[in-house]
Amino acid sequence: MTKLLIYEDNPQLREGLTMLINGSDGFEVLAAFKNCNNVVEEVAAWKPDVILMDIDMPGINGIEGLKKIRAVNDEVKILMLTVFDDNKNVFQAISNGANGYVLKKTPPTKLLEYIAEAQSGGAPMTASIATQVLKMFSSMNNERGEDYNLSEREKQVLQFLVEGYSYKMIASEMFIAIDTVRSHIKKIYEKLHVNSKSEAVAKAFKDKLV
Amino acid sequence: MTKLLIYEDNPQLREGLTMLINGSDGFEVLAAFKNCNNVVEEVAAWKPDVILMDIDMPGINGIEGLKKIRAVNDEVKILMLTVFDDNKNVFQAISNGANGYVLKKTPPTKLLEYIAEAQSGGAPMTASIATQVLKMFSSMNNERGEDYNLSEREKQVLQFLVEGYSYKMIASEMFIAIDTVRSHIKKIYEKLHVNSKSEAVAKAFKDKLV
DNA sequence: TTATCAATCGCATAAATATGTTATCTCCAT
DNA sequence: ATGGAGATAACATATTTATGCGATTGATAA
Repeated sequence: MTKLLIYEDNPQLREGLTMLINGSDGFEVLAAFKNCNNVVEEVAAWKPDVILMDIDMPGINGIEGLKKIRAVNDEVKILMLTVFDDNKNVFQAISNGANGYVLKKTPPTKLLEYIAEAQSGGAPMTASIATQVLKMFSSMNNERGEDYNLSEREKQVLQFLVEGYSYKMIASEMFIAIDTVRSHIKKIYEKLHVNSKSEAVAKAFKDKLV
Repeated sequence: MTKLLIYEDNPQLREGLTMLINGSDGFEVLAAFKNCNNVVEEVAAWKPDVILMDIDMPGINGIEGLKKIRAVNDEVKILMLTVFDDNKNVFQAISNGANGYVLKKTPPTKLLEYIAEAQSGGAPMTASIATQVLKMFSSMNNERGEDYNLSEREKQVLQFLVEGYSYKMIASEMFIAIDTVRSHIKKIYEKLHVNSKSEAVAKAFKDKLV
């Protein structure tokens, strides 16, 4: 039996969800609340398996509620409910440990499926939400325009610089003379258009060379 | 009518998928191939709506195939098929523009659902894959674990270090003596547990202090 | 074949950095 | 008022870095 708590300010939807879920085998709504004012205590008291959390609530919104719960409980599965597949909220929800993110217009049978998936450790998402996530993912990862034509050896040296090694240590690690390390580093500086170790390190991070 | 191409090296699975899909209303398999050797030409010739692409193929694997297609075609929807929810492959697939990522053990009816979702612009994912994605996402975004108790002034100095300023330049920018800059930097090193400028810069990036 | 380039090394020197110690001054909390 | 913390500053010294001007080797491309 999957036990749920519901947080949803709209009375109609709250009642509707409760009835839908209670009317389905294997699911039970322990309680349904219209705000997150006492969310921590309520979760502690009822010990639900899954929480349905509306994002757009007055007062403490769903994201805040999510954070409050996650601050004290990493176990309970939290499914975010929302009207819009809003980019910012999706991102916020995900990075704060939501287990799934579904649109309110999701058909009832789908919703039950999603709840079951969430409970069993999955991360159910409406397809449109998943698209958002993938887009964010690939957009935050595309930079790589220049690789500055660093040679293999130069890349290795740069890697060591980033790890905080001194010339001496690099020479020892790479089995070459310290003067060779100097040569490599000078070349690296030329290619990266910098003139100090820390600038090179910063550039390596910024341009994701490492 | 949703038109598909299938890339799958296993003959059984290839035939099975073809029959399953061709036996379903609204879907049609245009062709099924056992490798990606001519993927670009094939896609151009058949103009499918959706491509089912196995990841684990000998020769040109699914990720490579995906890249080849995306290099010339951003329109066609590509669903990756795989046996494992392997972290690395998921990431690769996503950042190279896959539209969905489903496990081969997905039941037939689900698979057809996923294909339909992909075609209509969704991003279908098996729940376990979605979990992977969320984990990667939130791990790459952990806001501010420690701030190392850096004072305001120290944060400013660190910022300048990250920007590649020398002690002299920092002193000039902050209207303080170079020895004061030294003092600040020494304190910063203590707090960050490092002992060189470039290590401090690297740590600043890693821990998102800047 | 010649030319280029990556990788290797040496020497020299100036500049920058790292480290230690000490000492005001101000603000803030006990 | 007393102590602590942060910001400021000076002085000394050892180490590291940055840079210039070389050189040899081997692989590879024009």
